[in-house]
Amino acid sequence: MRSSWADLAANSAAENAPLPTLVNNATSQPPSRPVYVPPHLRNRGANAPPPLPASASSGNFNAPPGNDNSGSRWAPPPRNDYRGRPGGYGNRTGGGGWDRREANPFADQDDSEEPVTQEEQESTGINFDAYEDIPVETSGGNVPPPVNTFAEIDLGDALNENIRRCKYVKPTPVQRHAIPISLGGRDLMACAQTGSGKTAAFCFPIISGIMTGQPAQRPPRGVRTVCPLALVLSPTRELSMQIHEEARKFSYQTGVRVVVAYGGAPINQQLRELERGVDILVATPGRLVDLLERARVSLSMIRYLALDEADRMLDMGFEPQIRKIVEQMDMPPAGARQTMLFSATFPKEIQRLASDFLSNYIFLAVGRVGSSTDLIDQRVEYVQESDKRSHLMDLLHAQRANGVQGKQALTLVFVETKKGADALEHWLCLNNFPATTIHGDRTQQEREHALKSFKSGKTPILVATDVAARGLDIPHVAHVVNFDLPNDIDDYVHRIGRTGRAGKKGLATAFFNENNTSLARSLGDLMQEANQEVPAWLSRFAARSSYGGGKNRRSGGRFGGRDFRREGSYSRGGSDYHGAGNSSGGYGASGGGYGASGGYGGGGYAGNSAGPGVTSAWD
DNA sequence: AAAAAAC
Repeated sequence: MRSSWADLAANSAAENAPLPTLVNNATSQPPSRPVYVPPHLRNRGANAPPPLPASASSGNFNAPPGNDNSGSRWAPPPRNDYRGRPGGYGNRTGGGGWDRREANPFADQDDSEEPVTQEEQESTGINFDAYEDIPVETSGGNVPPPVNTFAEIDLGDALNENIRRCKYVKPTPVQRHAIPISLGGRDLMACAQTGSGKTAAFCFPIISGIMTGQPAQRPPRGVRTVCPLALVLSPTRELSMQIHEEARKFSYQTGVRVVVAYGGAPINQQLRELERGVDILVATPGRLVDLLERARVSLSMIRYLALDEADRMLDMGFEPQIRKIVEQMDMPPAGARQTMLFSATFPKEIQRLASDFLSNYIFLAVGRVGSSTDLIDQRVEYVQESDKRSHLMDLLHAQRANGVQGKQALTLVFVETKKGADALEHWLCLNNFPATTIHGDRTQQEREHALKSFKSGKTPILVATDVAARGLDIPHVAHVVNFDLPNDIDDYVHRIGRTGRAGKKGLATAFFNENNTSLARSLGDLMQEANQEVPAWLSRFAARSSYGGGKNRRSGGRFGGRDFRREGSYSRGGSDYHGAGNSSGGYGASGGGYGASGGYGGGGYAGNSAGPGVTSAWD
């Protein structure tokens, strides 16, 4: 295992450089086939399928294609098979019946039928080998066993075809564990690693459940109110867009419609999309509240609720909005819906808040803690405020010199404030470093343009606030610079997690000075557990500072890699994340899976000497 | 104290 990580690391320079998209000349059309009838339409004409739990784990997926002429084929079917009814609720059953004009989300990629080789898989996506032997901890009653292959999961032909198109050969650990739990109808609180297929882990069960579940009822309200069956919330607009794009791939030609709604963009277009029908709504909280208050969306039919970056969604800034959406509108209560919370970092106090939204849930922590940070070379340099710019320039010059094929690798520079972001971008451009910036004072159009320009390599330097810290999957980010360190170690973890993704190596450089004293201890501890070299001067800062780095989390830290319910009687005391309890799915560990020594610097997973004991780059 | 998230 270690060797595959190391090999990847050795090749990282080339891998992490911007790469031209390889396009084969293979046709993007599947070979001619007879009429393909998606599973959810196969029972049409017969009696309505028997009521299933919202998350039934199996359906009639293997029934032979029938001669259903309802119009669903490989090629997009003719439009307007439901349009007679405003709102699109015609004869719809379980995800079918929407306007099925559907752009091919795979249009820009090779979609040949050639089997995906291991090599190809690893060059295009996740390094699955790197995720083979990682620790898993589950707790909660009656945890469904994990699966090892997608075939075992029986997600249905259409979904399987999309999995193939995505070049996923086998499920990642988070998928192996989370999907059976979700298909089993259970609520879930999951810690999942960056780039390990987290979005798929909650999308597959939702899509499958919608396809096999009972047909939706007529909407209870006016015709302009749409009633999604699933809601996915995320903390930033760009992350919602990203989730939407992924979910569209997974649901292609399944009859399940995914719509995204976020602020900063004209609402009318989003309303039109909603009116064409929506099964899965991906949204940011503010825009969703707007839509709810306008009665354009009702949550009364919600069967699945997923919160991405759930700890962020429940922190001080977001919690009231989330409570309003989940508890004070018309969403079915916990237990009557299925709720899935995904995050990377899951502090105990946030777990406590989150449990309000859950019913008899399973806690799942997947990923060798630290498995990404040991792919990320973390460096801390002492830099006075006044020296930061010239120091950054030194880094960028060095990087340019080391660039592959004359192309500068992508560098993501985090700063603390929006003004600071603009100022630094301006200064970089003045000094002939092509930079752009993304932050909340820019228009949505500017934000999207900046991200696109960065991803394409046109402006290989992106100056960002924490708007870009979480969840965004930007391939080929070689270097994350914490020009200003965050005040919270969790934010640091998320920021550096923008590099070193999918088994690729990354570099993270932090500028540290007296202003960051409160972070010294948690940063030093984090780096130590990730097998990084901790400068002696940083240890001296740490020694003379008290615990800091965010919300008392480090006084037992572990980023919530542990179910808070294991803290005896849910109370504080003792070493926070090391309460009693047995790991039902533990990893090479006796008793609790995680290092048994108290305190943050303790020891990580028992029985895994190679693995540092701290989550890193968890999303 | 800052950032994010509706118009």
